Amino acid sequence: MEKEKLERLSKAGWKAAGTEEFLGLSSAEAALVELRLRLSDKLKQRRRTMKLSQTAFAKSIRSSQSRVAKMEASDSTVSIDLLIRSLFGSGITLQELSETISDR
Amino acid sequence: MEKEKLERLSKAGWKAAGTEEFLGLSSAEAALVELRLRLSDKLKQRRRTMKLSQTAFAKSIRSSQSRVAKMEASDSTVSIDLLIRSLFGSGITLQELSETISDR
DNA sequence: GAATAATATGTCTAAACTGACATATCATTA
DNA sequence: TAATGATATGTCAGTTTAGACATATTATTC
Repeated sequence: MEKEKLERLSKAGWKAAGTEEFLGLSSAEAALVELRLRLSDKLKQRRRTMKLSQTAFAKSIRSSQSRVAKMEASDSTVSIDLLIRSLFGSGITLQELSETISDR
Repeated sequence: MEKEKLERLSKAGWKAAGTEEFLGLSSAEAALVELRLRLSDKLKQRRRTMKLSQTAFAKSIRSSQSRVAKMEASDSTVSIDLLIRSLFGSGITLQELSETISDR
């Protein structure tokens, strides 16, 4: 995992409980974190494509600006559930979700 | 969405809050539910391939037999987070997760 | 460079989720 | 059909996550 990504993560409140790999992440944990990053990047990308502010986007998915900011930052208080619900709320399809997860 | 699937869902405690489509599911809600079904099916399939009882599998992912049963049943008290964490815990890759979501 | 908009961060209470346990139902087989 | 193992269901107390709000920081525009 790249340095930039790790900085982003520790900034977002991540400090793994696990035992393996870099920064103490087990491979399962690493996969989870990677997944989160991909989902949050996709969300930010979609919001920007829609040309909405976080506030406007939040309203459209019935959330709040602060939560959207945290989602986009992959904050550790944000669940994968919320990320996915938000993506679906923004109109993404299962197919696109699948591609979001595998792409790279 | 097929009848069988709907029965399975209402049995699992689902009764949508939404406004559109069958059983009152909005398309975003429907996508979420469909996602859950695919994840829980995959989980059950993996456990069976590993030839583990729910109890043994639960132990391996640090959960409980009852929760595993609920995961496999797509129970409404089970989060997507837990499903995905369990899949990663069972050794699935991001690629396989992606395929699980799009397949069908 | 002040004003304004956008985004980030910290914190709260309520709601949702979790593992665990008890117990019920169903399946297998002796 | 009794016994044993597997799975399902209900409940609960502890934990995590949610939206909301306040406020800080950063961008944009005048």
